[in-house]
Amino acid sequence: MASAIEVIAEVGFAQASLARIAAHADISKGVISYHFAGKEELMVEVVERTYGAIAEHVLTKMQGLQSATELLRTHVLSVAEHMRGHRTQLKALGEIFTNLRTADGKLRYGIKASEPTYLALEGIYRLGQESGEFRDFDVRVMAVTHSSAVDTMFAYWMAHPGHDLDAHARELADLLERACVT
Amino acid sequence: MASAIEVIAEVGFAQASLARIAAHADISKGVISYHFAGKEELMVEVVERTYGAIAEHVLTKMQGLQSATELLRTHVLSVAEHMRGHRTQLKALGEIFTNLRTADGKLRYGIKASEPTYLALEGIYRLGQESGEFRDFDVRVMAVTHSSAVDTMFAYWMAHPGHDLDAHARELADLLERACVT
DNA sequence: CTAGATTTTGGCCGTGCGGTCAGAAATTGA
DNA sequence: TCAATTTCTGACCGCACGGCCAAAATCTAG
Repeated sequence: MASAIEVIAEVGFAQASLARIAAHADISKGVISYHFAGKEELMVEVVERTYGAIAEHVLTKMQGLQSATELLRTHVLSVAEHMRGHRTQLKALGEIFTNLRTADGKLRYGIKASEPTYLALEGIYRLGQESGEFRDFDVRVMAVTHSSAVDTMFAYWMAHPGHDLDAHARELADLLERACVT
Repeated sequence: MASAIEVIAEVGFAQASLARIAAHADISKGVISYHFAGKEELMVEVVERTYGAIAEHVLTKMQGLQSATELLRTHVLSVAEHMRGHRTQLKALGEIFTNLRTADGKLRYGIKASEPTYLALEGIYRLGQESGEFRDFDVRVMAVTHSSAVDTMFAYWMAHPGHDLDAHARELADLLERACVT
């Protein structure tokens, strides 16, 4: 499966054929079909494993925090921290999230698959509004914006390796916080 | 070419074969090869025409404005306005921007192709800092965040047709402004 | 009206895709 | 040691891809 991640990250989802993945792993294509019901299942496995790792990392970092401001800042910074150590996996995750389609042509993930992330982020922003830390605003718009800003921070850093990911994360945390405060 | 836009918007870039595009236009595949040097050139034509239309619309709306705050708000609102009237074209544009690759497998566009947009947005934010309207912050991070927030506003609206695009745009303009003010 | 130019058709090509599976190789447990 | 089981190989399959091109159809200018 590590080969699937590396090939997808390197050549993109569309060019990540079973032949290329198998060649990269130095195995036969038939091994993939033997272990997975199909290419889609392989991809789903990659997503679940990779996504689970991010979620675990971020949740661990946010454990025990009570302030909405701290939670929001920790979310951005801890995702960036995880990104730095897992660039190949996250690249592959993004490719699959954006492109994987089911047999009937529909997107398997796509933006609707971000709903759990949106709900979690809304929870943080709503907590801030309830505690008085934050002003009144549309938490859905803020959650959608927050999520996309984090994704693009990664994409930008991937395209510009010299870019300071942590500085970007701090700056992003600042602007998200300032957008909310009373 | 309208057929290319509609097919790409409907089934996604990867499934938008020349056969499907031709069938949608009720023409033969050979016509495409006759008029365009290849599939890539057809896609580039779609991008240039569609992107040019957005740029023209937004620039027209921003003409004569002097306040950085007005410029930033007008950018967000006028892009949303254009989106409402060109959802199919913008869907196709996004698909091509994200997925089109050259013969040697490299992304034709990708995030580096957003550099002109980033530079333009940086100009607005820098103007605000120079005039005293805005505080001191990393204009590149703000530009990258602004651009991705606008793109995701569209993607979210495409996935949730009941979502109020204009309300989202106003809310986004608010949070971008608040993130910047002194 | 017609020759020449332009546009279109649709079958064909080589290539690559995901998936299959008979048989080989490796592993396991008694 | 060996039968049974598991894992792997790699050739093969039908399908779809982008692109090509000879021939047909349409258009244009004189």
